[in-house]
Amino acid sequence: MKIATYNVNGIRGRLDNLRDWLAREQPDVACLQELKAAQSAFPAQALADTGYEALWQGQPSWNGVAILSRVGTPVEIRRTLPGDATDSQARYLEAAVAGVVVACLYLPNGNPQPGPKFAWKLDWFARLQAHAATLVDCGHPVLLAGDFNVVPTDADIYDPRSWRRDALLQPESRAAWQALLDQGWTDAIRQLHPHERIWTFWDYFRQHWQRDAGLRIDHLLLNRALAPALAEAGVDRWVRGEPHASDHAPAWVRLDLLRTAASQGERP
DNA sequence: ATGGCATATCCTATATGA
Repeated sequence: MKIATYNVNGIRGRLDNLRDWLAREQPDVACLQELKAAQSAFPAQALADTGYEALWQGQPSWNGVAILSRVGTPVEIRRTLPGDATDSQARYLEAAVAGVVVACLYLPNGNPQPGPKFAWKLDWFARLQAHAATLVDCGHPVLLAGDFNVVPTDADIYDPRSWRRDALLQPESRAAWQALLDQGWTDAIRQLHPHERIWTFWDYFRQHWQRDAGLRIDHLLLNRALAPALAEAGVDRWVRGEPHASDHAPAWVRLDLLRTAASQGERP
């Protein structure tokens, strides 16, 4: 089973790009971020026509997350990240799909920093840690996938110099990321490609795509039950090179679900 | 310190992103 995460940066204006990618790569499950569309403006019918059922949490103008599936209806578990009843931003969606708990998340960017937006980012990250702690050893296979807005290390960016003061590289952001991993989550792409330079985002400025000057900020984390199933991981870079592309490319994992801890445990 | 570009909407101006 192939599960992907893709920050589409506006699902209505990106619908053709999205459908081209789905048709060519055929992910079984796709987590989308930055829909930038109200709940009622989500193109559910167009996606159904391409073979995908969808669950989505929209919001006018900004944010917005969705889980698409061509392997059965995603069963909603929650559509908010717990811990702050005043949080009305559409950044988290969790569902059960084909026996896997899939959490689709869009972590706040945090710029400019320091400032209230950076504080909000760290607060959101702390809430994610608290919730993830309940999932890492829950006994079910769980995948956290999305735009984490964190460059984990200097090996995850083409050149950190001009980004040193950016929220994505701050020690606090990286410490929060590392604390999450330390709960027992596996960073799928880094696990299988420990030394490669791999990017998932190239900004629209200064010909960064043409120069392959990118960042790795879209991640897929596997809990302890799911980690044994990890077979392959990568980035569909070609998507970023298409006309009218999002500034992100899809990142994905291929899972052998016969190798989850739960499956192993079921055997005599 | 700013801006480069792209998305959105109360759209020829502004907020947001990373």
